[in-house]
Parts: sequence; structure tokens; C-alpha cells
Amino acid sequence: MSSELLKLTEKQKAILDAATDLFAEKGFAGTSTSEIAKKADVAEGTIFKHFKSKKGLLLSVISPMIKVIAPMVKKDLNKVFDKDFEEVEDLIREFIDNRTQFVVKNMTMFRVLIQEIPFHPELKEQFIEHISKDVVVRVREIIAHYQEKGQIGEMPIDSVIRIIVSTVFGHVIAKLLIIDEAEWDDKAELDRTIQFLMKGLAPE
Amino acid sequence: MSSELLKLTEKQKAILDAATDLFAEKGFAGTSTSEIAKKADVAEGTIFKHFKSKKGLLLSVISPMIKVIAPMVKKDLNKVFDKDFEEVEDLIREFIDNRTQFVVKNMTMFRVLIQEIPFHPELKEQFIEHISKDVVVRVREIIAHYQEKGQIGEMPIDSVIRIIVSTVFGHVIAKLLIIDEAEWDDKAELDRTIQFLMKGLAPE
Amino acid sequence: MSSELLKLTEKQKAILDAATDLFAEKGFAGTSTSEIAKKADVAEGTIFKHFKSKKGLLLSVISPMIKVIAPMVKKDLNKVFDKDFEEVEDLIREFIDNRTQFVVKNMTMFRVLIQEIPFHPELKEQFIEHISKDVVVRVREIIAHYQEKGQIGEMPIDSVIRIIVSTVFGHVIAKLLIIDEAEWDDKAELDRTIQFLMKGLAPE
Amino acid sequence: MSSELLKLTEKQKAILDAATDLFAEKGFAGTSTSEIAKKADVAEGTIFKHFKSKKGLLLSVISPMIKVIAPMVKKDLNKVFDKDFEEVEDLIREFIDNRTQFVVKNMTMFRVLIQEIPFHPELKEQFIEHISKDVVVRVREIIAHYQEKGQIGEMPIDSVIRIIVSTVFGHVIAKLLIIDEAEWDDKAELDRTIQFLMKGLAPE
DNA sequence: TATGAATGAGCTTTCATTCAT
DNA sequence: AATGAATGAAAGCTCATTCAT
Repeated sequence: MSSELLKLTEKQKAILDAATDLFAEKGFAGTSTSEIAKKADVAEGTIFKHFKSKKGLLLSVISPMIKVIAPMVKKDLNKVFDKDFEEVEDLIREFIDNRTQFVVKNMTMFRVLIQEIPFHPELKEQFIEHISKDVVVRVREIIAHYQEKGQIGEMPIDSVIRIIVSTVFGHVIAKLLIIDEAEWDDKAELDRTIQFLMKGLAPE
Repeated sequence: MSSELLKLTEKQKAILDAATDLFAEKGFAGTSTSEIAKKADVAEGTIFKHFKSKKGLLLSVISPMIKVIAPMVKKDLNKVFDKDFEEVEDLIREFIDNRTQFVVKNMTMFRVLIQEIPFHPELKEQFIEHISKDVVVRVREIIAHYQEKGQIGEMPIDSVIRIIVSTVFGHVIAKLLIIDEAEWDDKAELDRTIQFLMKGLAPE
Repeated sequence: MSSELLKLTEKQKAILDAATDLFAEKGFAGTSTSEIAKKADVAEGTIFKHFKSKKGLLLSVISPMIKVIAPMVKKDLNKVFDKDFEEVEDLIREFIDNRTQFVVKNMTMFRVLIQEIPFHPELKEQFIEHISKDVVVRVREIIAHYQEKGQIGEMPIDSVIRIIVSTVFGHVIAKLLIIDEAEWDDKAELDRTIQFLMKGLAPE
Repeated sequence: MSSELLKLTEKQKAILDAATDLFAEKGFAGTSTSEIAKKADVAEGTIFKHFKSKKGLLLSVISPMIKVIAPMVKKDLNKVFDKDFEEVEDLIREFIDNRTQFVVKNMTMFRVLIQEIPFHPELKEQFIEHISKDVVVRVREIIAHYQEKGQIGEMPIDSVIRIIVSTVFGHVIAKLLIIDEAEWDDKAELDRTIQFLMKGLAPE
């Protein structure tokens, strides 16, 4: 699936990939370590040698998602004031595009993340810690910036964030839920979502 | 939590309520029948007398959601051509309002539904069967109707549906995820969501 | 083996007896719950229904030993000042006799107790709590009493206790270790032990 | 801890010491080879290179105790007829003193020995083989010798042995069990034990 | 109808041991 | 000689489910 950056042995990668797939398909609690072992073609003991516990394995599946996404987001956001983006739309398009590419490449991992977050408070905390904490601060500044420039209508900043996030999230979740039976024209659909977002957020 | 409509004994209601809460909190696979029995203050055997199996219990938790919501939705939709709703906005407002009330009242049940749908194909089928099948057909007609009236911009009907659903879903999910720490002004937030939807969907 | 006093089901008794035998023979850590289940002719799950954990089972094996022995000891000790025992020897003989009978009847349980005490601090604490705390206080008074009467030589009271206990303990342990190959004439051996004790403790 | 006599590499010594400590603290069955490896700061495989199996490690921990103690005991005993000991007391004092020093120096090893003997028949056999077999024969002669000299009362020789051993054992075990919380004046206590032994064994 | 003791399959995890490096 | 990744059997324990009462 992914497993970039870190030095992982073949076995470790096999375990992570098997776990990712199975967690996505049947949920964390619904997957047994013996299934994972069988799918990864390793002995069951090997899983525990490397990941300590089943929960540890879940964390290892999810944490790259969190650790990798935050820096990517931050880098993009910083471009705003470098004048790389005169128009909000350009920012949002670029942003969704990059993020979507990443999410699509790691779709399964992402599915695990959003499926398991409700059941594991530590995950939620870790997520808030890494994503929200400083990203949100930065995003607030940027939205204020575009509101001043008159590209986004007057509305509480947090509501703007919520709307953007929920539109994008809704877009992605629809994609994830539909996925298999999809006759979903990704490009066109994305265009419409963005267009809709822009018009919806525009000042009167 | 709910358990309207049907004649259920006290014990049955207790079991359903306990199961709903626990499934929402820890997931279906993460909840044991003995936990449910303890929380409902009944013997373990009693659960199986009434609900056959753990899966049967899940279905019993979720099915009111599906069975009750569909007729409600249909009734609303029929009002459109009775001229009860001249403006899309009125329809959507009324619609979201009613549905939200219901969802909020049965939040926990709803959480179980959306959390478990990815893991149980039958649920998805049942959902599609009851909600999509004829509701979607009806909705398509209605959207076409408002597009003809010039209240919704030109766009593939299914995309409109997707956008509405994803906006509303995004709204609700945000609410569910945020819920506890929320200083979330529900009314205002809902207003903004609708306003945003209308502007976003309006013709050029 | 024993299991007096308490209302225990047949299964519970079977489990306790099997566990006692196996713990004595192979030690707590060296015995598996599946062995116990097989020997007790119950399902493995049944053990955990009743005793929560393997450790809980150990405690249930041992605690009667501790709970039953303390009251017995105290009762005997109280007789001293009721003039039931003019001579130390009578006390010690009666005491060892009663206790030995009990220990012999519950030899296996006792073996488990002394074998496992070094590995489970809570056991040691529980033992001290129940046996030592007030028994030792009482014993001190009694030894002082017999020292005043000139039947026990001058020596720190705690050393007297230690010597008595270690002699008796040594006696019992020898018995336990030898047990199977024993051509050990219990009565005569006990006589000699007591005689030896009396002479050894007598004043100059 | 010990590891005298034999040529052992640093690693081997480290393993033996770690094993001795852990076996004493948690018992043989309660200690895992990986714990030992960690404590000895070697790889898990190294243990098996040197000691073949976990059981082999136990034997290697215990055998010095048996192999070293027997010659020491025999040497002492031979002195009896060399007139080095006119009085039993001198013999016993010297004997306990030497042996106790050794046992104290190797307390942990000794604890392992007495804790594990009940669970490993080979150990018991080995012990009997090395200690009992010819030592006991020699001891019998010596006790007969002192009985003839009128320093030990008339009593079956084996009972005398048992009493001595159980007194000494009782003494040592008390020491081992009490050890940590001890305000135990070793010298005085030993004196009293010997005095008690002599008086108890003396002829009428 | 309701109970809860009993089950045994299956779960996560640990273990002693092996072997390629 | 020493390592530690890998193993798979077995450990302790939990589970959904059954059934005699």
C-alpha cells in the first residue's frame, strides 16, 4: 500500500499491508491476528515481535497517515502568502488535488483511519494533536486573508472551515463508500464539488 | 433511546438500548454479548431468546432507523408537487430539519448505522433497498423539477444528489465527531449550511 | 481434597481438586489451565467463569488453608489460660497433633501454599495478615507465661518462636519431601521431635 | 553470584547469574528465556548455544551447588576421626559455620535448588546421588561414634539426622523467607540454634 | 419467559527453540 | 562465537451460543 520513508523489512511491510487491507475490510475488532498472519504469509508470532500488540499494529498502520499528511498540508499552506495563490479557488483546487492523490494512493489506510477513529480516543487525540493544533491556526489566518480580499463571504471562520472540510470529507467518503460499484467520473465530479464550494462560499 | 412503534417488553427494550449504546461506543465487533447483558440487567440467555444471535440484535438495532426513515422521507417528498414547497430552500430546510430532529433523537442508533455499514454488506443492501431504490427515483424527479424551475443550476442530477447528501452528511458527521467538546451553535450552523448549499447550487 | 465450609458446585470442587493436585505436583507456573480442565473433566472456559483467572484459582486453592487454620490456632491458644495446659509439652503436643492432622488431611493444599509463597508477595502478605498479626502476639504472651513458670529457658521470645516453628516446619517439610518413599513412622518420629524440642528449650 | 572453579566466558557467567537471580525470584517455570537474555545482555540465541535448553540452564545453575558442596562436606567429616573434633558441638558448629558461609554466599543458587527440587525428579535424584549416597553413610558412622561417646542420646540414627537437618534447614529457610525485613542477629541466632540442638540431642 | 452454568472454538499473546547471517 | 528474526505450538483468556432448570 504505502510504507514510504521508514526502513521496514519485507515481512514488516507484508504484515502492515495485510493488516491495512483486512482492517479496512472487516474493521479492527473484526479482524483476527491469525488472519493477518495468514494473509501476510508469516507466523503469528512474527506480528507480535514487530508490533508488540494488535493495537500497536493498528497504530503502525495509521500513524504514517497522520505523520505524513501534516507536513504536506503545512507546506501547501505556506505558499499562500508567497503569492503562489492569488485566488482561493486555485488554492483549494491544488490542495484537494494533492491531498486527494495522496488519499487515493493510500485509500485503504485512510479508510482504516476514519473507520477506527470513533473507537479509539487516543487516535482522535493524536489526530487533533498533529493535524488540528497548528494547521487549524494557519488555516484560520488564510481564510481571514481571503475574506479580507473579498473572495470568501462574511461568516465565522470556523464555520467556513467546517463547511470546506465537510464538503471535502463528504466528497471523499462518498467516494470510499461507493468505490466498488463506481461509475464515478472523478475529474468531473471534483470540478463540480469545487465549483459548488466556490459559489457557496462567495460573498453575496 | 427510541424503540417506538413496536410492542416490545421491558427486557427487550432494555437490551436494545444497551446494545445501541455499546455498539455506538465500541463498535459491533468490539462489544460482547455479556457486556450487553450486564448493562441491560438481563441474563445472557435472554438476549438470544429474543434476538436469535448477536447479528440479529444488530439488525434489530438498526432496522427501525431504516424502516422509519424511509416513509418519513417519502411523505415529505410527495408534498413537493402538492405545491407545499415553491422554493427548493423551503424543501431542504424542512427536510433537513425533520430528518435532523429524528437523527438527533436517535443519534446513537444513527451512529451505529453509519459505523457498521462498511462491514456488513447486507446492511448496505437493505439500506439501498429501502432508502435508495424508490426514494432516489423520486428525488431525481424532484431535482429535475427544480432545475426546470431554474432554482437549481444545470448539472447532472446524480451530482446534485451527491453534493446535497455529502454536504448534509458532512454536517452530521462533523456533529457526531465533535459532539462532546462542542460549543457548536446548532441552529446557526444549520442555517449557514443551508445558505451555503443554496448559493452553491443556484444557477449562474 | 477438602473444600469444606463453602457451598461449591460439583464442578467447582472438581476444578479446585484438580488444580490443587497439579499445582502441588508441577507448581503453579508449570501447570496449564488446559491440563486442569482435562483433569477436572470440565471445559476450559468453565474454570474462568468461576475463578476469573489462573491466579484467582491459585488464591481459591490456598485461601481456605489460611482462613481455616487461623481460627483453629487461636482457639487452642486460648485454652492455655483456661488451665487446660499446665505443661508446655501438653500444649505443644496437642497443638502439633491437631495441626498436623489438618495439614496431613490437606497436605496437597499445604504443599501448594509453601511452594508458591516465595513467588507471590500477596500470598505472603495475606499469610502474615491472617496468621502472624494476632496469632504471634498471642503466642508471645504464652511463651512468656511458660518462661515465667520456668518451663522454657531464658531466651528472646522471638528466638523461641523461631526455633519451635523451624523445628515443626522442618519436621513437616521433611515429611512432604520424603513422603512417597517414606518408611517414616509418623507417631514415633513426632514423639522424638517433641521430646527433642522440650529438652532443647528447657532451662539449664 | 558464584561460578567458581569452571572456566566460563564472560557471557556464560552473565547468563548464569541472570538465570540464577530470576529463577530464585520467579521460579524456573515462571521465568522466560527472553527475560534472562535481556538481563544478561546477550541475544536469545546465545543462551541456547551454551546451555542447549532452558532445562540445561537450570541444571547448570544448580549443579555447582551439588558438585561443590559434597566434597566440602566430606572433607569436614573426615576430620572427625582425625581427632579434630572431640565434641559434637565443635563439629556441628564448624560444620554449620562453613556450610552457612557457603550457602549465604550462594543464597540465590541455594534458593533455586530448594525451590525447584520438588518439580524436577532428576534434581532430587542427582541430589540424593551426590549428597546422600556416601555422605549419609559417613554421617551415620559419625553419629554412632558420638552416641557411643555418650554425647548424643540414644535414638535411631536416621531420626538424629532428620532432626539435625530439619533444625538446620528450618534455620536456613526462616532466614531465606525473612531475609528482607530482617532484624535478625545472625550470630546470636546461630548460637541459640546450636545450643538448642545440643541440649535437645544430649542424653538424659 | 427468563436464567446462568456450561461449552469449545477461537482470540491475543508468549514461549522455547532454530538458523541464516 | 554471537546474533536476533522467525517460527509455530501452546499458553491464558473471551466469546457467542446452548440448554436444563
